[in-house]
Order: sequence, then structure tokens, then C-alpha cells
Amino acid sequence: MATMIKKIEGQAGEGSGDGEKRGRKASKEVRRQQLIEATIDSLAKRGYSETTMADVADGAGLSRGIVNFHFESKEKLLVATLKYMADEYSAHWRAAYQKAGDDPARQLELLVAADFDRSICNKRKLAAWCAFWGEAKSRPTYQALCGSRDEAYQNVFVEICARLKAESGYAFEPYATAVGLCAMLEGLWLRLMMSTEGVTRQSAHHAACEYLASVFPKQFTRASLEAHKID
Amino acid sequence: MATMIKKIEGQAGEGSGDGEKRGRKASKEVRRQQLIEATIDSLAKRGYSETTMADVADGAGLSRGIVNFHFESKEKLLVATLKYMADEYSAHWRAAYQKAGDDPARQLELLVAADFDRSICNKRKLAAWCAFWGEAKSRPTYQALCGSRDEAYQNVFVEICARLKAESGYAFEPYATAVGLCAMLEGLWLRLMMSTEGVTRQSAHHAACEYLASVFPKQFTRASLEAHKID
DNA sequence: CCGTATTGAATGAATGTTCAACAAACCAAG
DNA sequence: CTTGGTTTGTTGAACATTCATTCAATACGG
Repeated sequence: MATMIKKIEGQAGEGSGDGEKRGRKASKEVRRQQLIEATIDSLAKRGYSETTMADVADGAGLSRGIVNFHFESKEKLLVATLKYMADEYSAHWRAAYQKAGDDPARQLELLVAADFDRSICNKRKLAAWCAFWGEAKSRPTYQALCGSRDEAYQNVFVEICARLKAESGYAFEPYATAVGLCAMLEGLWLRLMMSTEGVTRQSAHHAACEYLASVFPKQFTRASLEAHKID
Repeated sequence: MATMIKKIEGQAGEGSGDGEKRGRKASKEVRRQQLIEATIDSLAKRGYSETTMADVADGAGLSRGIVNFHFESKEKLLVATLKYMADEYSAHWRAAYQKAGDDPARQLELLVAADFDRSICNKRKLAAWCAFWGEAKSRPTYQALCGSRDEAYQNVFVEICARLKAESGYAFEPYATAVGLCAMLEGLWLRLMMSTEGVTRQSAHHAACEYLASVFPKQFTRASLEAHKID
């Protein structure tokens, strides 16, 4: 934690050259970041309904009233936390998508692998996501932020499926197939979070690869997917 | 609601012939049922964190203190509610499984269809499930009840996949394929609950069928699955 | 010194739980 | 079929607790 703060302070320091209140403002951002991380911790450890302002403050090693200073209310804190996670997730899969170049098969493989990357697919983050999902139905703000993830994400998969069908003459419907794939990825996340044992990041990724090999046999063999395992 | 109560009272009356305190005991069960239904309503409408004892009591049209009489505490009420839903779900898929006979392909088709049946796959129940999922990580009791659903359920799918592989010579791994399929079904539920529009029970079921047709081409054609659509 | 970040105690609202009083069902006796 | 007493279900107000929010006082960088 301390390391991360140092790094961010460093970045802010080097980043923009406007002096004056930069130090202050950077510190302010550091605090927000710090409190958001503590919020994710609390969500993962205690669940949404038992996450309290006091617990967040304690987790960040700060005093009780601090959260209402940096965020206006508990509601705002939670929205900021969800937004933070949504942005992080979005940036992560877009990076993988870009790295894959123009080959749809490679795009698919990297996008699927990205979903099981350590940096975003760990018990802590998964638990936090699930906590928000559980409340999303009754809160339009959460629903919008959780849903926006899918909007663009799913469209990319639809496009990839359509291209693979065109180039290899598959019989499937691109849209329905893409929806099913996205659902499977989310479902595997759910399982990773739920089951105490038996399911690991590796085995979940393996199940997804099994799907790729079955549905897109012209592009993927089980041997080739095996070779590109995640860590 | 009133209709349901009548029916249950009637069943209890006809059912067992031990007189004495039977009428009372039936009424007690009716109250529990009524309160559990009100709890599901509240979970769906307000979410887990905003579900209060007062709201449950109001929803059932009863007084405030009644819940602590029939259930010992809020915690116990919620556990009973989850158990109720888990039992209902279990009974539902087991019925479909039994109805399918011994043909693995038919078992698969009916099990998948059962997951999108109106009686269990509706916004109200889905929202309640998701509310519990969101809290499952931090509560061993919830985790056990949510997980027990999968235990037996998933094993059935593994068995079916193994038999289909043996009889038709597929290349997939039965276990990984079954895990992926179960995950997809859960993920589709999640999507049904999340997205305000665009996803319906029918389209979700369609996506699952698309998966069946892609992974088990020897057993399913898109045309045949189309013929057995759900209502 | 000025202004800003931070503290921690005080406050008030929300909520789960308890309980004494009340109502209704039940049963036995007249 | 009444009657009276007993058990059981129900009510709603009182209580205690938890928790988000507020704010006056304080520390500290510029």
C-alpha cells in the first residue's frame, strides 16, 4: 500500500509542471485512491451490507470523518469505487484488444486470457464486483456502471464472431454466440468467487479455452491454447 | 397471495390425519411461507442491504414484531429464504432431469430449458438470488447454500458430457466443458437480471441453445432446438 | 499567519429485538 | 350448544445499538 502511494505521488510530481497547489492536489488524489482501495478491501472482507465508513477509514489508517471530507457521502464513495473498478476493467481489456492486432482469432484468445489475468481476476476484486452486482438491480447508478462494461465489450465479441464466421463458414449466429461467451466469462468469475476450492484462475481459463476449441475448431486447437497458458 | 394461502391450508387439512394441533401448525407454516415470499419481494425491490424487517412485515401485511416470532432473527429469516429458493431450484432441475429419461442429449436439452422456465427464471427470483450471491463471500452459511446448488447440478452435467463424448467421439474434456456450460447458464441469469432491456428469457435460452448446437453438433441441430422453444 | 487537511466526539436517524398486553383458537366440563 | 380457562398467535410501542453525518477544534504546509 505504502509503495503504491509513493509511486502515485512520484507520478504526480514528475507529471505536470504547474507548481503552486500541485502538491496539495496530488495528496488529495492519493487520499481518494487510498480510500477507494480500503473500500474494495472492506467490500471483499465484509460484503456490501456490512461495509461501514468506520471500517473504510480504519482500513486506510485514517480517522472517521475523513471519508465525508474527500467524498461527500457513503453513496458517493461507493459510486467512485465502482467507477474506478469499471475504468480499470475497461482499460485492461482494451489494452489486450489493441495488442492482438487485426486477427480476430488472436483477439479472441487474448481477450479471454485478459479476463483471467491476475491483476483484475483475484478474490478481492471479484468479491467487490459481486457485491455491486448484488445491489445493481435496485440502484440505477450501479446498474448503469455495471452494464456499461458489457455494452462495448460484448459488441467487440459480436464483431469477432461475425468475422470468424465469415472467414471460416461457421453455422452459428454471431450475436447469440457472443452473448453466450460473455455470459460464460462472467459466470466463471462468479464461480471463482463462490466456491471455496476446486476452481482456480487456471481451471476457469481452461474451461473457457475448451469452449473456444469446441466452437471455433478452425482457429483453435487444444494443443495451441495449452501452449499459451496464463501464469 | 390469498389464493396460495388457501391452497396450502387446504393441503394441510387433507394431508395428514393426526388431528389435535394440526390446524395451528399449518397456520404456522403458512405464516413462514408468507414471510419468506415477502422477503423475496423486498430483496428484489430494495436489494439486500436495504431489506428491513419492517419492510418484510409490511409486505406481508403483518405487524412489526411478527418476524422475530416465527423466525428467531433477521439472519435466520434470510437463511430460511435462501434455503427455500435453493430447495425449489433443486426440485425443479431434478424434475426436468427425471423427465428426460436416460438419453443424455435429451437430458441436456431439458436441463438447459429448465433453467429458463418462467417459474424460477423471473426478475423477482433472479434479483433475490443475486442479492444472496453478493453477500455469499463473507457469509459461510450463504456460501454453503449457494454452492450446494452447484455440487450435484454440475456433476450431472459432467456425467452427461462424458456420455456424449463416449457415444459420439468428441474431442472435448467432459469436466471443463461441463464447468463452462454451468458457468454460462449462471452468467446468462446474471445478464437477465442486470440489463434493463435487450435480454429476455427467450434470447438467453437461445444463446444457450446456440452453444449446444456448436459443441454437440452430432446431437443438436439449430432447427431441432428451434422446434422445442420455451414459452 | 492563512488556508487546507484531519481529527474525533457529538448528533440524530434508522433498525433489529424485546416484551407486556391483547385476541383468537382450542378443549374440557357443564 | 354454551362457558371458562389455557395455550398460541399477534400487535405495537419501548429499547438499545449501530452507523452516517456534522462540526468545532487542531495540526501543518506554504
